[in-house]
Amino acid sequence: MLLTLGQNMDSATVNASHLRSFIERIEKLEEEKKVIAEDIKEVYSEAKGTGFDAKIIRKIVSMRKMDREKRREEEEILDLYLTALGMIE
Amino acid sequence: MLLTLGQNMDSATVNASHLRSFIERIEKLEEEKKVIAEDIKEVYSEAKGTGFDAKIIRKIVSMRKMDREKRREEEEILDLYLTALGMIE
Amino acid sequence: MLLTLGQNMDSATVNASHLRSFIERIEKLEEEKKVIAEDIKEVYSEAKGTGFDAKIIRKIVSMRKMDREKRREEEEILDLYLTALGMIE
Amino acid sequence: MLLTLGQNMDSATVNASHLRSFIERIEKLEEEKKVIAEDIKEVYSEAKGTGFDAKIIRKIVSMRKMDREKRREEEEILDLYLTALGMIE
DNA sequence: TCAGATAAAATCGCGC
DNA sequence: GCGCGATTTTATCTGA
Repeated sequence: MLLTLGQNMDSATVNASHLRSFIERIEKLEEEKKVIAEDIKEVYSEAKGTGFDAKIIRKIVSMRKMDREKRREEEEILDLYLTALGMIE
Repeated sequence: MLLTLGQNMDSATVNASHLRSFIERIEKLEEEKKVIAEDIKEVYSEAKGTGFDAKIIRKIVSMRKMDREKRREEEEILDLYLTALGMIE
Repeated sequence: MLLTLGQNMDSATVNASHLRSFIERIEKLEEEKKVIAEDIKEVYSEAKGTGFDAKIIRKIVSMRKMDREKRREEEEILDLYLTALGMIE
Repeated sequence: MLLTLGQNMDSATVNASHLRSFIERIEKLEEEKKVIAEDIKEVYSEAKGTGFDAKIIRKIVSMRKMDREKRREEEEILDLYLTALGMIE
């Protein structure tokens, strides 16, 4: 529910104000996100204009991302082992 | 292909450098985008903690967005009509 | 994996037959979908041939769709509110 | 433009009726297309429920499609050759 | 050829 | 935990 049941309705004005504030913050952030998404597109465009194939760059970026995630996972597993062995923490 | 056919391979080093630059810019922007996405989630979390229902806030945000888009569409179709009538351009 | 682990491989033939059936059904449906997409294009073509501007028709169709979606969203949020107030369900 | 310039405006009613008809036909077709898209999803769902992995079925369907396209292209090229050689048409 | 629209596919998050 | 819906991302298509 929008307001938790049982909440005093006398505070409706305060709540409306809070709600408005949350919504504005979200909309502002989404606007920023959109701008960045457009920036990313522009970089792909620029790369294309320099003779690179956007699709392949996309692939490279995605592979590098997977590598980072894989490395992070491996580190986490290593930490788990080390913790289990009482060697850290 | 990564490089457009017919491109001189002597410039491979230059190209590699350019490519690396594009990739780094993209990765930096994607990182920023991710941070903002997380910020948005946090706002929803905070709203929830204040007693608001994220689902409803989500719906309100989406409806407001639709309103904006609808208004934009109406302006666009008006332009189309005016152009068709030879009244602008 | 194609088959969930632990599944008995003795049923491979049955599975192959099932798989083939699923694939054929999907391909048939996709073919139908493609035909309809072509029909839609034809209608636009026909409209154009009768002197209408496809771009404007497209916009009208899209605006009408948006109207329907907006109405649906409004009903949904009303339900959300009513549910939140414990007035339905 | 919606109406070709120079078109007699006295026929506005007829035009409106034609336009409405085009729009209704398009909307009807789009509705059908949507239904079929949902049917396709259902088949994937059903396949999943039988123990198949939707992702892989998707891959198979897409590969078969590419095969068909490839075959069609090859036939077209063959036709081109045969035509060029005056052996058909 | 190019961006912008459209559709397809993958991913995420939530409720049951 | 798993389907299911929403969101995001990727790819295809079309019109300028």
